[in-house]
Amino acid sequence: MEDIYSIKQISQQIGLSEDTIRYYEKIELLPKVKRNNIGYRVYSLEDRDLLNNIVCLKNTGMTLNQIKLYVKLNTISERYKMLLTHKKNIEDQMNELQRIIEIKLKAME
Amino acid sequence: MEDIYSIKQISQQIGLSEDTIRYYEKIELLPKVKRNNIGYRVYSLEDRDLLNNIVCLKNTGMTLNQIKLYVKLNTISERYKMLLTHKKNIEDQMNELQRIIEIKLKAME
DNA sequence: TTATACCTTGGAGTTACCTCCAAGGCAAGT
DNA sequence: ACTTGCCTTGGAGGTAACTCCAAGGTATAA
Repeated sequence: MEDIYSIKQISQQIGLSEDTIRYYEKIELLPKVKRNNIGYRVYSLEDRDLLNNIVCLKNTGMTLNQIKLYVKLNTISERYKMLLTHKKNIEDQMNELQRIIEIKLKAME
Repeated sequence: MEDIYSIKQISQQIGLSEDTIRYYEKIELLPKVKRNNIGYRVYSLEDRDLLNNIVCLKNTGMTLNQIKLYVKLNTISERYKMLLTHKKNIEDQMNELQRIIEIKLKAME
């Protein structure tokens, strides 16, 4: 339970491949990660939290470009607002899905 | 309100480009559409409903390959089951999103 | 008959998001 | 000194889902 993880460890904890994590840093989705004395990446708890947020946003359909905007936001309240908007969009799509489900249900008697 | 639409009309009604609709037929996501005497595609109400379902599934994050499986299902009850599973997956992701939202809310006091 | 407004196909090109790999550096164990 | 197991970079390759032509056919209106 240390506050420092290697790329392998963070990869296992988050469920993204090491390549993907490095790729996210390359495209500046993730801010530059600290390095140890021999140039290896070292991840903090904060990095892990951010990565977890990124995964959640990705899983709920946000594109990496949109997530970049999220990451660039400075305040918690701005991020909060963006999350709410995102959630609202999904809910709208979910309502449409629910409508289709109900139509099928009726068609089955 | 006729039961027959040109590709241009269906494109406008559904909100997909004509190219995309033809592409969906090419990759066999959509079954072969009827043609008129000079080879133009003509879409029925049934085609329109299916396309609407496809759009909804796409908007809720289903891949075209998954949607192909959905389209290939023969019975309404099989489709219904697949929709419920899909909905459940999204809800799980939504719960995770909600968790993050609540953390932000707490962090703002 | 010519202009326009549709439509057709095949195939090339594009964007997003990885995924894989080669070549190589560092360090701890045997 | 050598093997093992980490890690690094740069760049090529891959898949999904479009998107955009070019070349050409048909029908209606002027």
